[in-house]
Order: sequence, then C-alpha cells, then structure tokens
Amino acid sequence: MSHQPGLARMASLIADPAREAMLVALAGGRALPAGELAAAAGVSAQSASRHLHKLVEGGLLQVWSQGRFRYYRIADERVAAAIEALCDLATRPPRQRKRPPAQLCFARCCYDHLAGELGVALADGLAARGLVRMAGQEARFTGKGRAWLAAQGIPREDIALCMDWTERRPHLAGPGGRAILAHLLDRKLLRGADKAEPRALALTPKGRAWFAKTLNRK
Amino acid sequence: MSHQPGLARMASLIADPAREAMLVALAGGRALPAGELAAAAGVSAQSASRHLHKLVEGGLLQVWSQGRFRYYRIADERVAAAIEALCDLATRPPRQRKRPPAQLCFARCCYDHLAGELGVALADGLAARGLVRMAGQEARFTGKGRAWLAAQGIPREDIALCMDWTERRPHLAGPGGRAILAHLLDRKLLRGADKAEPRALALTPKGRAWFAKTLNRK
DNA sequence: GCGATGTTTCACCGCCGTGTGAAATGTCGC
DNA sequence: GCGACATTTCACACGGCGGTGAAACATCGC
Repeated sequence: MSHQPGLARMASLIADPAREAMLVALAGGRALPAGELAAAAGVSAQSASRHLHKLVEGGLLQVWSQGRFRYYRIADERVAAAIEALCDLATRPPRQRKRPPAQLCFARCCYDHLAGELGVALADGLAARGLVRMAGQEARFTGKGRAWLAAQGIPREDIALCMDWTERRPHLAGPGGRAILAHLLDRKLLRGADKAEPRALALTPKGRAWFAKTLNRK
Repeated sequence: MSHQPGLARMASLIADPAREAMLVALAGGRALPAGELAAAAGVSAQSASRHLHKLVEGGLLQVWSQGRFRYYRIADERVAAAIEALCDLATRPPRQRKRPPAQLCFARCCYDHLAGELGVALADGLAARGLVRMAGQEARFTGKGRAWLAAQGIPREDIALCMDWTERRPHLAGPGGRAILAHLLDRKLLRGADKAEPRALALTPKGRAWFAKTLNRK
C-alpha cells in the first residue's frame, strides 16, 4: 500500500474555484500580477495572496518580483498538461455516454456466443487448462477438452475464435461457442442483466461458483 | 470571465486521500468491489461507499452491480490520463529545478543583447510599428526605424535575429542588438536582477515606462 | 521625505466535507 | 424462510479551509 500522498495534495491545490480561475487565467503561458489574478478569480487581494502562496509552495506556479508587482506564471509544461487533462475531464459530458455500459464490457452475447471480459476469461481459462488449443484465428478442443465437454453435458461442436470488441482479445465462437453459451443459460449460470440492454449478461450465484471452479482450478 | 467550474469540481473529487488511494488502486484498469477499495484506502465501508458514490456521480468511475458486490472501475482513458498527469506532477520535485528561473525567462543577456520575453516583445513591437522589418533570418531598420534610433540616441548598427531559447521566437541581435542593450543599461532602464544569476535582467521603473511607450504606441 | 498603490500577514468566523456509529437494503448459502 | 455478508443510508460532531477586516510591508511618483 505505497501511498502517493502528493496526488491528492496536487489535486487539492486545483480544487478551489478561485485557484481554478487563476490557473485558467495563466494557462496561456503569460505572467500576471497578483492584482489581476485576484480580479480574474473574483476574490479580494488578501485571499488571492494566500491562494497564490499555496500554488507557489505546491510548485504549480512560479513567482517573479518586479518592483511592487509580483508576477505569477505556470511553473512548467507538466502543470499545464495536468490542468489541460482535468479540463478535458470537466468538459467531457458529451462523450461520457459514448462508452459502452460496463455491463456490456463484462459479459454479453456476440451474435450467439459469450463475449466481453467473461468470454475472454473463459477462453483463456480453458486454454490454460489444456482443454482448448488456440493458434492464430483457429481453435479446437483437445482430448481433455472433449472429456470436459462430455462431463459438463455440452454437445461437442467445432469452435472458432472471435476478436473481442472491448477486450481486443479472442473469445470462443462458432458452433462450439454457441453450444457453451446455450449450456450456461440453460443451467441458469448466466442470465440477462438488463431489460433495456438485451445483449448484456450477468452471472448468477451458481454461475459465479461454476466460473470460479472452471477458471481457477489448475 | 467564463468560468469553468468543472475543473475545480473534478480536482476536488481527486483531492481526498481516500479517493486518491481508490483511484490509484483502480489505475491498472481492473474493476474492484467496494470492500476491497475500502481496505485499499484504509477507511470504513460507510466512508468508502460515500466516496465511491461521489466518484461515480462525478463521472470518474463506473459501477457495475454483480450480486451483492458492486464493482467499480475507472470510467475511461481520459480519467486515467488525468490521474497520470497529476501523478506526474506529484512526483516531480527532482525535475522541478531543471527549468530556468523565471527571471531568465523574462529578460536576460544573450551573449550581448536582450533576450527572453522582453527581448521578443521588443522585436515584435518595433516590427509592428514599422521600425524594423524582419524576413526569415534577416532583419534591418526601416527609414522610420533609423529616425527612431536617432531620437533615442542609439547608434545605428546592423541588426540580426537570434532564435530565443525560452520563447522560440526571434529577438534582435548582432551589433544593433548589442547597441540597444547597451543603451537600455546605460540609461538605467534595465538593471541586473539577481547577483547569483548575472545574465538575468530586470526592468527599472523608468524602464517600464519606456517599454510601455515604445511597445504600446501604435 | 510624503502619500498612493500593490501585496502580504494576522486573527477571527462560518461553512463545507469527512469520519463514525447505528440501522436499513439487497443478496447469497442453506 | 433465516442468518451471514456486502453495501448503502442517515444523523451527528469534529476539523480544516477559505473569506473578511485591520494592519504591516514594499515600492513608485513627486
């Protein structure tokens, strides 16, 4: 548990509306005196002074005294990059929903077989146990695999590989993949996760136990 | 003054030690249940629940219910990028001093002429007033420029351009640049800014007035 | 020198956010 | 169904942080 206390500390420096306004005002790279920054942030000179002191102490700003003026500026490009990244986050709502719901990432139907994290994990687990052999775009059950199918009561069919949309790794498809998904649904190891999203699948309690046994056992 | 209140809001979401620990624990991309995140952050389950709720509401995390467990994960790559940028900031101290002091950025001697922001501003200002014509790596005084030199009492010399180290833009160099700097120092419009840094220059009060007049007037 | 201006320091107050304990909700194993 | 477990909700008290006013400090123009 090696903490990185600095992360929260840096964030807390930006987490104030007045300091945010100052940093945004300085984002162009120009140096501005304390008074202008106070006006930009809409706070009194005293408040601004303390805010600026904190930002300098935290290494976000550099200060440069010139006569009775004190010019503040962004310390370096990394500070600007962090501010930009947070700005990107803050103005993100439109894209926020573009990402597929987490349910679809975890487990879903891909045409007629199991995809998502669970589908990839199943393919990996069966391969790790030597039940399936994967080579390039091809896959087939080994002898052990055929015995396992029989023990599970899953009809033996040819399997293929399908590149996963969210995981970018292959999962089991083809007639064999269809048979496995049918088996999982039939034995109520999987169920529909959401009425509004018919492709999303969720594990049942029995299903979790089955996957734990199937994937974890050496 | 178009605020971007979201920036401070996003930062405040990260600005808590417990939430920082949670985000760091999730930074690998894996999804973890609330209990594990509570343990990772070293807080009680109630506190963790509220922290996680805030992170989800703020769009930093996505939650996915599976039975009595609730799995949380980083919402998307942009969140990860922002966290990484802040982490970069937090672990930056060694490099912090690598950047040239602000004094050197503002005004300094470059061999024998004026460089830094002030040098670039002077070159731009003279060009904008039609006193200097810049073309590629070449520069020369115009007729108006020669009159201005005479009025200032600066001897007329050929000028060259020098690419600025910090500004990445050209400033005036060569014999003319040297004469200008000598004039500015001689009339006490500029002075040494720091004993420890002989190249750093600072404006005197008179110098500020002179630059304001020289640069701002149409 | 003097007043004016830009900036900082100090002490005080109010508020928001967090931790905590008790209790409610939803889900699993039996 | 019942107890166990993971998680959430609620109400409350504490602490820290920011805003404000008064005053000190530094510098410029004259």
